[in-house]
Amino acid sequence: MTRHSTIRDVARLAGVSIATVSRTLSRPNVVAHETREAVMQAVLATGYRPNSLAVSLRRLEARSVVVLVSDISNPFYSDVFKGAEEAARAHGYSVLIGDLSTDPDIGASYVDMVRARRADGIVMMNYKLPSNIDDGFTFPLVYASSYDPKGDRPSVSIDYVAAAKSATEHLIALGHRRIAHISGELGAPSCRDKRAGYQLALQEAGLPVAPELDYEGNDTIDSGMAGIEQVLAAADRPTAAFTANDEMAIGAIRRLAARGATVPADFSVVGFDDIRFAAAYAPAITTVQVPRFEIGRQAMEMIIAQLASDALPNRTVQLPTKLIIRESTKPLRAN
Amino acid sequence: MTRHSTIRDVARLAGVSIATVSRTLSRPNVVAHETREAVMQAVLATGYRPNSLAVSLRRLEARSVVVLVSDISNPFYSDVFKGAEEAARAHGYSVLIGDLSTDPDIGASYVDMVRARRADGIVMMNYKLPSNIDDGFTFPLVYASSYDPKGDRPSVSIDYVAAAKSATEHLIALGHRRIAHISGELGAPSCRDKRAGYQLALQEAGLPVAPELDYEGNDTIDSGMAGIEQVLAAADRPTAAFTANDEMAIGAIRRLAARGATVPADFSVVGFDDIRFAAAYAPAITTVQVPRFEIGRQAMEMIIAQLASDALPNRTVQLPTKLIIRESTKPLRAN
DNA sequence: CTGTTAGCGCTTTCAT
DNA sequence: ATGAAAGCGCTAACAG
Repeated sequence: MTRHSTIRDVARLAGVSIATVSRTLSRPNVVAHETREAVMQAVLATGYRPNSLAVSLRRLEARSVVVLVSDISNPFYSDVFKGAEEAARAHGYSVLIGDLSTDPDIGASYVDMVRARRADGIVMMNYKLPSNIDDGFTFPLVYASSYDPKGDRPSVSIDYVAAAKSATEHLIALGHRRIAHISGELGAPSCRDKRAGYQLALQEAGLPVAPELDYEGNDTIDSGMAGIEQVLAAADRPTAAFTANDEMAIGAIRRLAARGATVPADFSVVGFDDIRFAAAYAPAITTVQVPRFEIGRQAMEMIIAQLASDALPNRTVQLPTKLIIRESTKPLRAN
Repeated sequence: MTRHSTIRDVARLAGVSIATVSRTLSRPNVVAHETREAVMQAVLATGYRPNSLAVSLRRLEARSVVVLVSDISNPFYSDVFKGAEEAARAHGYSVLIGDLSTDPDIGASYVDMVRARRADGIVMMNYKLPSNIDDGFTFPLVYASSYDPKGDRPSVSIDYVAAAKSATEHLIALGHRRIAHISGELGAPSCRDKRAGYQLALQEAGLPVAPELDYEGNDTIDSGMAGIEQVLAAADRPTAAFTANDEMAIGAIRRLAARGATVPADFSVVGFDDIRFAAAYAPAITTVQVPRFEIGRQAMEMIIAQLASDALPNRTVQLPTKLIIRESTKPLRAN
């Protein structure tokens, strides 16, 4: 394709040394006015762009960060990602994205990219660290939306326990007594937290925690369907369910309808995340709104700050959430 | 963070020259067995990884490609993206993603990245090229899902006209005569094509093409709502609508319900894309299935082939689609 | 089969 | 204020 011009071409054209060209571009005020003009003109004439690979090599920093996401097709993660990308661009960083949905251990190849200095750090939107992360090599990593159960790594997320608890309390306040829970993969700290919040609400209300009303799904519509099927098989049927994300809520409602039960008339459901399909579903889904974009933005800000200062910001920030009551929940009818 | 070892460290440890280390790693069979062993051992001992920035600088290729997507939160694009990412990784390329949803001219800064040799080319999932793409600088670019109306650029997409036509014909076969169309942004060739296919089906069936039944949306749930509102205001009301994507179909159905009309009993709707929420919606949406992942995969394969051979594959490939009939369409009741 | 050498394109002392 | 020179870490001739 088109031949690129290098700093040497510019220098030659402007009649100065390459050092002067470099200076003019990075610290214009240290070169003489007249020289600057000449260089700028040459830059324009040649269409010169500093080769960013060369700059990075010289400076020993890639100025890019990897974002590892469990499934970019999940509207929750894609919004977190957008926040991360925006923050990166604002700081002149580019983002390399790794989608873990086809094979979770793709993460390992992205860790290799930071080993190979192609990226400076990782923003982790999945709970499980890549398998090769701990053979004695450390680098900046911050969690976004997920977090480190050992608390060793910086993270930005939400208070999952509290959010799940309030979602469940909403159902309890509506008069429901037999409330099921369909969780995401319990390997994830966030999912364990949501489950804990659900159980806590039950306990505080003096309600029993029934194992047969607790199903481990995996955040997909399908697992929402399977989950509702399972909890409905309990001898003493539930009248409501708290699902750990909106997609599972959709699956649950859908399957309920297939079985002839209408939401919310016959059964109440509350979801989690408030993805944009939640409000548009029929019925519109009561759910927990989480500041996805902001989570991504702050996580990226955090890692870039760390990269710049070389100081480890061992911080854990939790952003606020909000229960959004819509149509999928209603008072338990006295029957 | 951790000091990285360089090729020099390995060479020293193995007692060979850096050239030998390099050779051992790239063409193991040209070095003596014994030397290879020694080098490999040193590599292991030091945890050496070739600095990929240095390699790229030397080879004058970034081995990464930019993917420009209009909105990564759109399930359609996120799946196309996944296909692209998988193909890239399979060839040892990394992908830099640029999301255009917040500001369409972010594309320009990504074009700058290929100018700055940080990326080798662009896979374009948006119809509108970045504004700075034509100041006399050319580079490999292939469209995915969108395409170049002038036919100048390689692309992989589908036959939008035919697909939209068959969707509309399905409605006609069901007895509908007043069929509305809610399109995406008509600046996009694909949206103009879908509209053309819709009109073609009407014409071939001897049906009038009514401007008042034609609404230009923008692929969002909201614009589906606005669109249905608009076409329903026509004097002679439509009984069905073909929307250019599933999100608009969801918006339309949702708004219809709010107005007391049930889909499909009172009104039929067919969408486009077959995103995973289409099947799970209530009612499940009749739509056109498009091979999203495959589109992304092939587009990426195409650009990588071009990068490797330096030959321009001025090809345009169209992948097959399929009408999926679900619950949102039914025969017009004789009334 | 292996080592020496010359860069890839850039930034940054160190002189001047 | 500017230039010369020394690399950043690597690959690829070219010798030997």
